[in-house]
Amino acid sequence: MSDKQHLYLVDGSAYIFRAYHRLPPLTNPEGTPVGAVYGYTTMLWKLADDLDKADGPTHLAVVLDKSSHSFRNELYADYKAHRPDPPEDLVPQFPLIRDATRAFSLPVIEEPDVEADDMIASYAKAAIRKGWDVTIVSSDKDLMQLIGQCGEGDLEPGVTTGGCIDMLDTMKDARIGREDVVAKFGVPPEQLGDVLALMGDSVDNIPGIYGIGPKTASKLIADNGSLAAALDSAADMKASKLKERLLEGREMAELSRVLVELKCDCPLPVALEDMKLDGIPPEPLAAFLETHGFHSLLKRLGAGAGSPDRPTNLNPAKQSQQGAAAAPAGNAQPLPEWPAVDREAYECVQTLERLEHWTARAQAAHMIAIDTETSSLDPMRAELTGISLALGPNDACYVPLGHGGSDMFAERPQQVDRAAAIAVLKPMLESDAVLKVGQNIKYDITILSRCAGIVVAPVEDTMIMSFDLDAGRSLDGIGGGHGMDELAQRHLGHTTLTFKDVCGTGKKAIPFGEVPLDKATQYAAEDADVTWRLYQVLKRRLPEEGATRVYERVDRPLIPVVAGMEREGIKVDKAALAKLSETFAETTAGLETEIHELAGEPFTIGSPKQLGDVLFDKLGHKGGKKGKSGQYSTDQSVLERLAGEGAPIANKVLEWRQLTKLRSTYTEALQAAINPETGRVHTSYSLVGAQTGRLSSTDPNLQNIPIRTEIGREIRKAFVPEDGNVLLAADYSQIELRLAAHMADVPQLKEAFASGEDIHSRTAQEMFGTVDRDTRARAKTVNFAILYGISRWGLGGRLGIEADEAQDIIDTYFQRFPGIRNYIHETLESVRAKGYSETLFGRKTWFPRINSKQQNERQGSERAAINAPIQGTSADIIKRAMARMTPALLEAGLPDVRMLLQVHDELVFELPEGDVEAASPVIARVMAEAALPAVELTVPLGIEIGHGPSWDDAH
DNA sequence: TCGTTCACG
DNA sequence: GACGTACGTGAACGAG
Repeated sequence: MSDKQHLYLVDGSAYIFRAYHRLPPLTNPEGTPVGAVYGYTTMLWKLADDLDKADGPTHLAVVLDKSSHSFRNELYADYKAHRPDPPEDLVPQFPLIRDATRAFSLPVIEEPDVEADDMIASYAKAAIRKGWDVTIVSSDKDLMQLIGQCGEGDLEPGVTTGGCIDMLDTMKDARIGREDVVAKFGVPPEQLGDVLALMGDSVDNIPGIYGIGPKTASKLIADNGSLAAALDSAADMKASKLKERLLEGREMAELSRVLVELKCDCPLPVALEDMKLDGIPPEPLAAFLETHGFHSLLKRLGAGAGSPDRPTNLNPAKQSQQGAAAAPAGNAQPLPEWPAVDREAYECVQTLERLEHWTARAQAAHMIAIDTETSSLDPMRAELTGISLALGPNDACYVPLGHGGSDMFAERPQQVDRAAAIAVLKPMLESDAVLKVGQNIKYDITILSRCAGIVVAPVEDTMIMSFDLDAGRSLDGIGGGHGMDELAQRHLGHTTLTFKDVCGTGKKAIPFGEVPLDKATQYAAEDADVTWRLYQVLKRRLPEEGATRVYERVDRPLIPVVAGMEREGIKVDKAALAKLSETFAETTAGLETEIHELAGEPFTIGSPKQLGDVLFDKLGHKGGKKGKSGQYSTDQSVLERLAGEGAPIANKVLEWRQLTKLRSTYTEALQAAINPETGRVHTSYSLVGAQTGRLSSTDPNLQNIPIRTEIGREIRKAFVPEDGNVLLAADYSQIELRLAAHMADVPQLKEAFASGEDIHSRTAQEMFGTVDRDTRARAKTVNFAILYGISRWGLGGRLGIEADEAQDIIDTYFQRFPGIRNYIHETLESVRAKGYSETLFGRKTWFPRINSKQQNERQGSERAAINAPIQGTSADIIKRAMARMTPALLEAGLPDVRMLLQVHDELVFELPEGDVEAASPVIARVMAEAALPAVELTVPLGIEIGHGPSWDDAH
């Protein structure tokens, strides 16, 4: 069936409206807004690029609305009336859509007095009659009526089977088929018109019946089979609002039915055969991309074949009022005039003389970009394979140190003697007079320290610079990450070689040490070159955008500190973990049998899908709720409810879940994570992991070791000190609430913290006038709700009350603590205007969706924006404490105290038992004073300290 | 690869 | 009228 034709019909007009709302207000070099056009262009690109894919187009055309007038206006004067004028910066983009399509040399269909929907319907029908498949690129629900049609009974002569129609929503990258229509509307596409006629459409001003929405409409149609039958059924209904509405709305519904009907017999101005997609001539496209400043696309075009990845590197828009929030990450200044990256220009350093030449130049330049190549991503296990250096654009080299050695090379390529090379590099890499710049240089610090005994300092990190400038600054299709490939694309318009390009992927992947030197040099030196360039770009932005303080005073000093913590690692008691694992396994096996017996059949308990079916369909428990995936939810809260309703299986499943989780995520994984060389577990902290400025921990994650349940705490007991030592844990007590009290200026809460009162009790007193277990618990929930950005639904859910009651509680809270209301208000106003929130130390977090027209997106951003300054300030404070900790301990004569872990508001140390008494006050003081002198808090920071023979005992 | 669930602050 | 509903993470698992 290789000759199966597949026509794609793009609903261009509809697309551009959606693109407009979801993409930043970019302008082209002439100042014309082109954000929506850019989105449209990338979409066309992607479609055209799918040409060779199984489901891809063989034919493609774009259909546009030429005029808003059609036969429907004759039927109903108000049709599409009240439709607001398009935003003024969208208007000039309409003609550009046509230009963009022509630039791709694709046919454009636009006919006067015919709506795009009807034209699409007519073409789609014509194509399926020929046996072609059709994909409508749109998300218009009217067009969903066409889905699944196959031209049955109306085929052209000689055609045996009709084609099939489906839809593609490129915004969500989702194909929409018959089942999706049924899932969304409760009826198949053939009956969708009836549903639409009942519910109406406020955008097109199709009246429908007032008071009937999608749910009611689809139920009526599903129950009665047709619009006419549904309307007739009203007569037999008992008196109700619905009955009245149906009786009164009959005419409107019948009119609406005609309005939503698609006209399928429009004359076709372009023949189907002429829509053949046959390669896209590059010249007109290049000219178009050039005109509008779509440089990354232009670059991609130049790069030729290959599927383009995410679009980036648009010319940043001039900052308009709302543009400030939505502008993509980018440098405001024009790029320096650098030559394009030339991988052939790099040197492979194979003699000591050449290496000495490079280090001498580095000493003279006082700055160098470096990058290490290794055998593994885990810096605690990796071997050093080579190091690359860059001193300017295209002025870069690669020094291979560990290439060859396996049979893939006939002989080991010529390389500088490793020990000699290290001896030459060491003075430069350790010199105070030479700044070492890296992309995630923490990794290189660890490698060079472990493998070469080099203590790299001082350092700069382009990844962290990017984070401090642009955290959170991402939009659809415009990446917001801080990885080198993405940064190179965004800031330099350059596509780097990827690791996969040189080493392959999956089973065929080879270690970097087996990559031939010429290719290895291109890849490795490019990374250093790009890092050098990125540093120039980002360094200039730091002061311009007010990010210097947080970078210099909070994040940069932390790099060697965190590298040291990772290197320390923590000891775990392997035998204890193994024993726990076994116990868990036995208990789990028993539970599994019991659960299967209760269910009456064996099934995969770990599959939420199967579990949901067993609980709600097979066992017939009530109250099953399906989420958007069409699957029952079986999470903890649901199971707890079932258990309360007397379902014995629910508790068993809960226990099973807990034990399997603990076993697979902790007791098994932690044993495997023990480093054979050190006998300890070394996590990796990401300094750019959380948008708010928190660290995150991976491989393994040591920031989510159980503590809340008795059985989980058994795992914490397996974290132990070396003989003669203890573990000490110091944590900030209620730091986020303290910061909220300070930042929102709430006198009662500040007093309570100052006098060491229980904060939730104080809140209960203020809110409910009395303190008991219940009011304290509720006050605690409310306090957290505030920190997380409150909504009455969310709070209601947590407290098990109606949203109205929750709203009353929120009102009371605001009344008692008006500072909180002001804080929320002012924070949101500021984020809406500036596009970012700020911590007390000036850390910015961007919220590009804060002014979104999509309510849920906007509200989600609002909640995150309320939380970010608080969570972020807390992160800043503990980071400052960490950076000061080792010097403070050294000064206090405590060199044997080692900081091992950070868990957001807690620091874990390992120290000789005899040092506890001396170290505790030093640690507590450094933590308590960490905000000073930059910020003087009006609440004290309380520190709780404990120590013992395990992490659990330290609490 | 995605969605779900659940471990932490 | 419907949507999804507390903020920030990472890991494991099943299923497509």
